[in-house]
Amino acid sequence: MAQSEPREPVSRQRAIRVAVALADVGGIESLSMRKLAAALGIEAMSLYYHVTGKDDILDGMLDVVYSEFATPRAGDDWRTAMRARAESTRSVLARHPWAISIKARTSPGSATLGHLDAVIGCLTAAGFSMPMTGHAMSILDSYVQGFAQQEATLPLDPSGDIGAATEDIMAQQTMMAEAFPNLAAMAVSLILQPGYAYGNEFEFGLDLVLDGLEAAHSAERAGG
Amino acid sequence: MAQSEPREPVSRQRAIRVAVALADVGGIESLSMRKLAAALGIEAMSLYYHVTGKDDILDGMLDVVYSEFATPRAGDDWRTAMRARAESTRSVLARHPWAISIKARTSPGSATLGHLDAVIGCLTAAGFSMPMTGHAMSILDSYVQGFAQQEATLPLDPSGDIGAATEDIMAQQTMMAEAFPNLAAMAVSLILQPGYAYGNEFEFGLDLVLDGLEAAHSAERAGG
DNA sequence: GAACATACCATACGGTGTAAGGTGATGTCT
DNA sequence: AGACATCACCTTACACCGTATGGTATGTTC
Repeated sequence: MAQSEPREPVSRQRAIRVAVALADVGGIESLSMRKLAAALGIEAMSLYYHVTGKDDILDGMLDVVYSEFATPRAGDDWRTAMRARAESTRSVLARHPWAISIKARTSPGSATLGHLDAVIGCLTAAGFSMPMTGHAMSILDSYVQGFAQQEATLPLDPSGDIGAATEDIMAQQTMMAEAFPNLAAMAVSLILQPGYAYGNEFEFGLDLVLDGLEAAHSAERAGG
Repeated sequence: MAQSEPREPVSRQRAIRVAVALADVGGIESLSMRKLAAALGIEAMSLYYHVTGKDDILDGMLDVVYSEFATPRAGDDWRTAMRARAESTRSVLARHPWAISIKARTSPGSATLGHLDAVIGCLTAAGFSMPMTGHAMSILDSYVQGFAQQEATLPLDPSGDIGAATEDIMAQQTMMAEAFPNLAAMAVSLILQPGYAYGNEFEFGLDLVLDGLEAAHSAERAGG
């Protein structure tokens, strides 16, 4: 308190890191240029010295997320590497749920490009043809990303249980059973059973996809 | 033109239909209460007589989207029905791209519930156990939804070609080839090849998922 | 004719992203 | 040392957003 710390200047990277932290806590809709600036100790318009606008920040935030994904290293077994990538993607997106909803951005950063580059390298090194590499990445990314979005949509409490939503469903159960008998049956005999958690569905689908890719890979090597 | 048409009163359903039309044309970010009201010939605040707020409109819009998905009918072969559902989902989401980004809503409408009910009914009628039905729906929805989001993210022109983005990539190709050699290789030998369209990847993944489900289904019937 | 519901409107508030144009401190060059 | 640029920040202002509050014409019903 004796002398005011000459706080280091804001940088694009630091602004983006703080933006990520804010979004983690309050959700993406609570991230505004004014609030971000305040968190950095400056005024809103001063942010524009470091970034071109809010889109620039969102792009940077997404690149931060990509940098946290497990990236395959040269020589990794493809199936092990793809599984690790899928599971880390899921846990990273659980940590940064806002990333799912801003995923529809179109200017990738270098972490994003580096990650994709490593994935392609891993698959082609394992003998995947280029078209098969494209197939594999498309289905893996679609599945993992879609699952994460599905999971984020469900009215789950943090423990992964169906939690509070149970009551709502139960309250309307009579009506549900009439209008939507199959949905009611699934609720009663599966979803509301103790121990059921939607998150557990992830492994089934991931194994199915990896098994399918392994079969396609073997067929390709045998045939070509 | 002689007498002013005594235009019929606005209703929640009509407001939602017009909102869908506006979002189809201008994207979801261009849909505001004021613009929607103007399109309906009323003032912004009058909308609140028919809907509880913007969230209510978004929920209704999503239910409209669900109502356009191909819904299985009783007796349909499960694989045929799931394929039709997947392909119609993809084409509907192509028609309403904004639906992907607002998919993270949590209060389903009756079209949504009815659709899900029919899907569960189709699978259980085909002999899927309830847990296997859950697995099947999770992986199918995750894949289809994830693919649609992936597709919407790519910088494609309407024809599905890589189009204008090609130039951007080409311009930086020398730099790319150094920093991201695998990505550059994939661009040159796959993505930029004439005839390549990302949309074609959809079938590969869908077949893989359906094959995997068929195998799991057979195993379950044999084992249980 | 009085009461009431319906379907709309005007005004206003606090928020948003950002365009335009300062301001003072810290260099760097002559 | 003085001139000048550049950097990192600021103030003000604008058009837009969702919506809380409180109207107002026009039926319809008793």
